[in-house]
Formats: sequence, structure tokens, C-alpha cells
Amino acid sequence: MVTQQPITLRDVARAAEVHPSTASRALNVETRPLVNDGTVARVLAAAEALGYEPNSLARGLKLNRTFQVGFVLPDLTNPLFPPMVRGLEDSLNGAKYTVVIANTDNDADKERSVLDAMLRRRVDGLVLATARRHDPAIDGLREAGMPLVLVNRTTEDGGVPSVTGDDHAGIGMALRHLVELGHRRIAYVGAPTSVSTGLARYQAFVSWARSEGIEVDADLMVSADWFQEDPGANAFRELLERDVSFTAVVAANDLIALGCYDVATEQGISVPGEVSIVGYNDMPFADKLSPPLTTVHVPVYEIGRRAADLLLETIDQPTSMADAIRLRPELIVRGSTQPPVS
Amino acid sequence: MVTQQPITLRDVARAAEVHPSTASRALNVETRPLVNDGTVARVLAAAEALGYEPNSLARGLKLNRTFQVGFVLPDLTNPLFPPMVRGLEDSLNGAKYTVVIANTDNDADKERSVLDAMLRRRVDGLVLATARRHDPAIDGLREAGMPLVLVNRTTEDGGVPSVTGDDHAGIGMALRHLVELGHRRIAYVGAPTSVSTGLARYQAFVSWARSEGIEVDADLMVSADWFQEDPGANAFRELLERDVSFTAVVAANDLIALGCYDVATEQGISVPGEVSIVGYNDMPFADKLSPPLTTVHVPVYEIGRRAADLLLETIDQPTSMADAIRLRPELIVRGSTQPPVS
DNA sequence: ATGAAAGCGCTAACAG
DNA sequence: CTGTTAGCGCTTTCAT
Repeated sequence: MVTQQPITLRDVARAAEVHPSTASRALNVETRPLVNDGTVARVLAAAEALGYEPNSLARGLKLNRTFQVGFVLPDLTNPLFPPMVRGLEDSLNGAKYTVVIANTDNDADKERSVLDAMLRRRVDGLVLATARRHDPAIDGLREAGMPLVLVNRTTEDGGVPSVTGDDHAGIGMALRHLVELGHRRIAYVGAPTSVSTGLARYQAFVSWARSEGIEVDADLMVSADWFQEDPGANAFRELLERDVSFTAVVAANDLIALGCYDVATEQGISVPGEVSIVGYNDMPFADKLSPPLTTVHVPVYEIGRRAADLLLETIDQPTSMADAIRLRPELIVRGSTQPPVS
Repeated sequence: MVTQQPITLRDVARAAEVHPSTASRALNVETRPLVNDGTVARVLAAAEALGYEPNSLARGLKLNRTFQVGFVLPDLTNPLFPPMVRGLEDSLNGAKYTVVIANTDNDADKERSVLDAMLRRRVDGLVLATARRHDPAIDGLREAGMPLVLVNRTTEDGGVPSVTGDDHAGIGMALRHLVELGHRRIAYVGAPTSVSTGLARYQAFVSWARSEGIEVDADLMVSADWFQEDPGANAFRELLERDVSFTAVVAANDLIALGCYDVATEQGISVPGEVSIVGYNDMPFADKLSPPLTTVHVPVYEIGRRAADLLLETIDQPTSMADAIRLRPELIVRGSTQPPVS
């Protein structure tokens, strides 16, 4: 089994009996008009016959572009991200770009090393799902002139384009749904306000509660240490220990809602019999939980697509404006909410 | 905002007042011994000060390696794959490799175009989760001398290293569990035998049924069109329409089991009251289903890690043997199985 | 121990 | 319309 070495442009040129640069022009759609139709045909035929695949390393080195973009996210096993990746790819592949994924596990060191690796690879742009509200890493990237798009979360330092769900609207949908069912004592199991989604959802909860005429009781607000199941469970336990009465809870995301499910099961609290729960994101299998989770659907795939489009714009035209695209979520009513019994 | 252009080796060399080739030697751990300690220090300091990041395009072009490996899979949103990706990355990143993911959606055209893209990118190797039992695409890749590792599924044409779960053992665990509970009429909701996992699980079911002294009734065997929920539901419906009696089913994977759940719910059949169901894979959230799914856990993350290690070996030493690593699964008993009532 | 020179495969002026 | 030339940033003989 001979590891046959790849065909190069020179091979094609030789076969077509033209100069390599002519072959290059013939092969590239942009420059093809510059060359004689007959020659084009000959070159194309030769390339086809030899099975020529351009070496994108050489091409990238010359053009100073890699046609690769990085996607930096906390953890791919969070079910939020795979559909987003698909969205990115579906948009980017059309433009001949490839996506390279890197996980940070919310670890600052890992984030730095991951970003370094991206820079070394000379990615043409970066999609970041890891933004904190104040994020020096992002500032650094911007200063280095790296095209950037934030997804899901944003930074407050401004100037960076982003594609997110509309958290204010989404939390409003969740809360109004509960109010319409008749709930008045509604708890909020939040998430760290150090990231934009945590803050926005918290603020939205407070603001919508006010406008719906619901009492905003600090005793009804807890915060999970992170957007995950166990922290959600801990936060919900803390809430229960406060011994305040409530008939419903809005969770800052589905995994936190799952944590609430766990504690409810563990303590024999019926969902939605005794307490209604609304999640956020509509992650895969949210409909398979017991009870099926009422939640706010975030168009994650679409976020990926739009982010890709925005990034491509930014790469092609670095002066373009820093759009902050907010995609509208949708309430999905399932089995975890019902009118309060009392 | 000036897009400052990256620091090159020449910049570092100039700052350290050495020749670029000396700087190169100093920077590379392999060749560092060749250069004077003092000079090394000066170069390293200069590189650090300037924030030098080697251009891996140039490096790759010279060395004829990209330090990238491709991972070709059907669909990243299948919950089986994200942990596998993490396993790959955790192993590969240590060796300074990056993973590029591509989805085929089980579409032959798409598969061809992704593989082309991978070749164009000159990936150093490929991990494939898309193998069919006879797979011309894989043959082509082998002939081209591309280092290859198959995961999850294998091909029958041999000679390609692979890392999979031990399906024979796993199905045995599932079946024995049901037999030990007292089930005798056990159905099998399978998957296409055109892929190795579909075939292996089918054969394992038949073989274990025999050795356990269970009747192998063709009427109790159906096959889903694919490893997914809806096909699983359709297959289970077909089984029910046959009007044969059974008290338990082994599903070829969790998503198919989920499809069985759906039909059971739709037709008012109690799980596990009237029929016990065992899944396969132990996908994320299998424990959150209602009822929590008894299933066979496949060490997916570990498969990723081992595949990465194997691929690195193959890249470094293309003559190495085509190991077929089979990782042992584990039965996870949850709420979807119980002794038969009758 | 370091410098000089060549070249990986490609593209883009610049000529003709 | 096509050929010539040079160079992207790096590594690696080959000299010294």
C-alpha cells in the first residue's frame, strides 16, 4: 500500500501543457474568465483525470486566509450546542468554510489555551458562546482585529456583533403563561448574573413581575451556581428550606428546571400538582421528561445560521456594524404547568 | 482599530538578533538542544515579548502535515456523538491536533462532499462513524493511504482499525436481564443490518436467545428503518399489529426504544407494567425519561479517546496493525423493566 | 553553534 | 490570453 503523494497544481499544469499559473487561473472561478475557453477545458479535464485537490494549506498561506472559523463554547455535551453547530456549518460550508470546535469547560486557563490554538491556526474568525459580561479575552481578540461574533451570550463592552435569543421577551412569555394560569406566588431559580443571559433573565423576571402586578419577593428568588442540573437542584433545595409558599417556578434554563424536578421527586413534591415549573431553551428531549417540560423555545439552529452569516460579513468587511440580532423565542406549553390548586 | 498583522518568525529572530533558522531551532523543542543555551533564552524571551504564535499553515505546508484530523459522523445532534467528540479532543489536543467535524446526514452525496473537503484540507487522519458494512468510500480512502479509524461501526472489508462497543456482550446483558426477570416472550426491535451495529445486535439477539433457551420467533422480530425515534415507533407499531404476545422488548438503541415509548403511550400500553423495554447506548437523559430507561451503557467518551490514540499511532506509523478494539458495555437497570405480570 | 539557501504548493502582480 | 517571477512563513539540509 503505497501512500501515493497528492497531485499538485504543477502536475495538472504539466498534463494540460500549460504553465502552473494558467492552471491556477483556469481552476479558480474568479479568474477563469481571464483564460481561453479551450485551455480552461484542458486544465479542468486534466484536474479531473488526476483527481486534483487543491492544497488549502498552500492556498491559505498565500491568501492569508484559512477558510476556517472557530467555535468556542463551554461544553459540546450541553444539548444546546449541537444544533447551533449544525446551523453554523450549514451556513459556513456553503461559503467553503470549515468550523473548528473547542470546549472551555468554563475554565479560564483552558479558554486561553483554546484561543491561543485558534490564533495559531489562523482562523479567519471566531464564534464565541463563552462571553462574560466583562470579558478581557474578547477585548484582546478585538484589539488583535479578529472577526468575532458572539452567540447566546453577549458582552457589555459593546462593539461586538451578536446573535442571541430575546431573553426579555422569553421570560415574559414564561411568566405571563403562569399568571394566566392563575399563579401569583412565582419563584425564580436563576443563574449567575456574571453572564448576560443570567442577568437578562433575572432582570426580565423582575420587570415582568412588576408589570404583571406580581409581588417581587426576594425570598422567592434563588440563584443556581451555574446553568446545570446539580446547581439547579441545590438552588431549589435552598428555596424550599426558606419555607416560603409558592405555586410555580420559572427556571433560568432547562437543566436548572431538571434539577428542580430531581428535588421535587426526592421530596415527594408533585409537578405540576403542587408546583408548576417552566424551563428555558427547549433542549432536545425536554418533551420526553416526566412531566414533559413547559419551556421557552430558543431557535438555536437559527442562531447558528445567523451567527455564521454575520461572521462572514464581518470577515469580508471588517468595518461593518456590530449588529445585535435578537431572535424571538416561543413558549412551548407542555405538562409541567397547570393552574394552582389552592 | 488596526488589524495588526501577526508576528512572524523573522520578527522574533530580528528581536533576538539571530537568524530565522536559529530562532526556529530554538523554538522547537526537538531541535532546541542544537542551539546555545543563551541564544535559546534570548529567542524565547523575544517570542514571549512579541506574543509570537507560529503560523501552522506555513508549518503544515513545510512539514506536509496539518495537525488536523477529521471526524465524520451522521449527525452531531444525535446525543451519542458529543461525548465521543469530547473524548477525541481530550486525547488529540494533547498531541497538538485539532478535530474538524463533518455531518453526513446519512446522505451519500453529502458524505462524498465532506470527504472531499477533508482531503482538500489535507487532514492527517480521519475518524469515521459512518461506516457501512461494505463501504466503497472507505476503500477509496484506504487506497489513498489516509490514516483511518472507525468508531462505533465497522466495515467488513477488514484492515481498518476500529473502536466500538462490544455489541454481542451488550445485547447479552440486555437479554439476560430480561430472562432473569422471568420474561420468555421477548421481542426485538432492530435496526438496518446494512451497518455493522444493526447486524451485530441482531445476530447477538438471536444467538443469546438460543443459548438462553428462549424461543426465537420471527414474528417477534421487527426492524426500524433507522436508529431513530420515528422509525422505532413505526417498527413497534408493526410488531403490535402482528398480534403476537410478548412481555418485553430489546431495542437496537435508545432512540428506537423512545419510539416504542411513544407508541406505548399512544396505545395506552403501560411500560413496564405490560411490557418491559431495554434500550441500547445509555444516551444522555435516558435516566430522565418516563419511565427511566433500562439500557446498556456504551462508554462513548472512552471510545473517542481510544480512537484518537489509535489514529495517532496510525499516523505516526502507517504500518501498524489494524486493531479492532471492543470496549465492554454495562447494563444500567432503571425503571423500564420489571418481571412479567402474567 | 549559527547562517545561507532552498522549497513546501499556491496565487498575483507584471510582462509580453 | 499566457508565461515569468516572486513570495506567503516555516523548516531543513548544507556550509561554515
